[in-house]
Amino acid sequence: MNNVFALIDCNNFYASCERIFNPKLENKPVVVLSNNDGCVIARSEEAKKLGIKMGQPYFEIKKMAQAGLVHVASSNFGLYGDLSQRVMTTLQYFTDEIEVYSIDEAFLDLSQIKKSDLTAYGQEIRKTIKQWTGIPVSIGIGPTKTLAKAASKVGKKQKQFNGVVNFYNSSETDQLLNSIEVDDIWGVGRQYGRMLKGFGVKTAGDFKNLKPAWVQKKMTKAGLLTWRELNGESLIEQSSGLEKPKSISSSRSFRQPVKSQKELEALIASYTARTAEKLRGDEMLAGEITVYIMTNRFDRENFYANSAKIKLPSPTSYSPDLIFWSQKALSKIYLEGLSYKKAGVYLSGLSNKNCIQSNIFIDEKRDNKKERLMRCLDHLNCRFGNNTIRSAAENFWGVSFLEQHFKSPNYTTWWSDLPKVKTG
DNA sequence: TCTGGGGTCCTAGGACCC
DNA sequence: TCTGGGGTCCTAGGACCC
Repeated sequence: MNNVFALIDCNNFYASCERIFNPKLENKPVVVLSNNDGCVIARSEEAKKLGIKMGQPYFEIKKMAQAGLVHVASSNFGLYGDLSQRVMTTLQYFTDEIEVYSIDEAFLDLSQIKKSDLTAYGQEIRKTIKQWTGIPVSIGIGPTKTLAKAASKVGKKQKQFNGVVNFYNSSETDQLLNSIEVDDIWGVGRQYGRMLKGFGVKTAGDFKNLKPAWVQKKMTKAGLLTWRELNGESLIEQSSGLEKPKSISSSRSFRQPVKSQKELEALIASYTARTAEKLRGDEMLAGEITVYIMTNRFDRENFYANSAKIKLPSPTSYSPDLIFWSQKALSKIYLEGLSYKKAGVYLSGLSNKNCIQSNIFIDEKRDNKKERLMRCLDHLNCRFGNNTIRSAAENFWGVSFLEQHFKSPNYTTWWSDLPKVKTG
């Protein structure tokens, strides 16, 4: 049977989210900033036309913002996550065969739809999502995921398609592939893009016509996979969504540099607590913990970055134990007198909670007690908001390290803005 | 002055063994 | 002590994704 994939891709997702509850922003340039209002992570079409780049630091566009030429929003991931769920729920109205690929993208398996109806079906999906959620989307349809992705790129750029491009058996496909820049292909990033352009391979069409042996040699296995997919061979299947993560991390850049070990310890403890919470949410245990710290990476001369990995004596998801080891790791790499700009915690060697080999040295009673304690903590933090209960080692200044000057209200989860319940 | 966060996979090369 | 080849395992780093 023939595969039919559709990629649903929300247009400029974060910027579109900001618009939904602030209609004055319609047709105006909008950008969304990263944590600490550091740099641009989303732009509306109008903002792109102003020449604002992805990843551009805020200070470079500050003048424009202050002159009212562009609306600036701090990131509000609570809002975006909630609107994402609404989009995904809407998709379920059309099919159960959904793979949520990222916060703003989903692959649908439409092999059950009659080939001649695909484009109309796509239009119906697009219209419904806009009506029900307010989010504009582009839809690409094709016999492989890579082609569906490419089709959605065309849909974003060429307005005559009204947001839905169908590569399935389309006679125009090759011509449209020639309109896609080579580094806009899914699987071809900056490095390979530069390399390919150096060889005169400028568009997706050029790439598709390369010799596979050459692609394999220059771009190894992954590059060849992309080439085969672009040539119509479906190799990347729908994923079930039941896969467990292989690693979990938490990190932050600081607006103000951090010098003291005490402060770093507190920050590392809170990142560790966050990773541990995610870990328990996935019903997993960690076998290794890595802590890393770094100074300002744009100051090349004085740049210091280091990390320390510790193999845990036995796999665990117990926050206090993980925090204990995180502090040990930090003490191995901390250097006095430096101004740190970023720190993070990385859990790896993950295993399923229920299929861990029992270890004769583990006291089972004590372990059950730890598990109950963590369940209780997770429950309270879920019920009353994050950080209601936390380890004394964690950063008790809370979010004071975060600067967000332009944050929109949590329109859809307003209760998360209510005052927190005081606990002792 | 001010530059995001969270992931996956692949490969080259070193360590070690026979 | 030196020489040589082949195999496996591990890890750091680099590519990619959103």
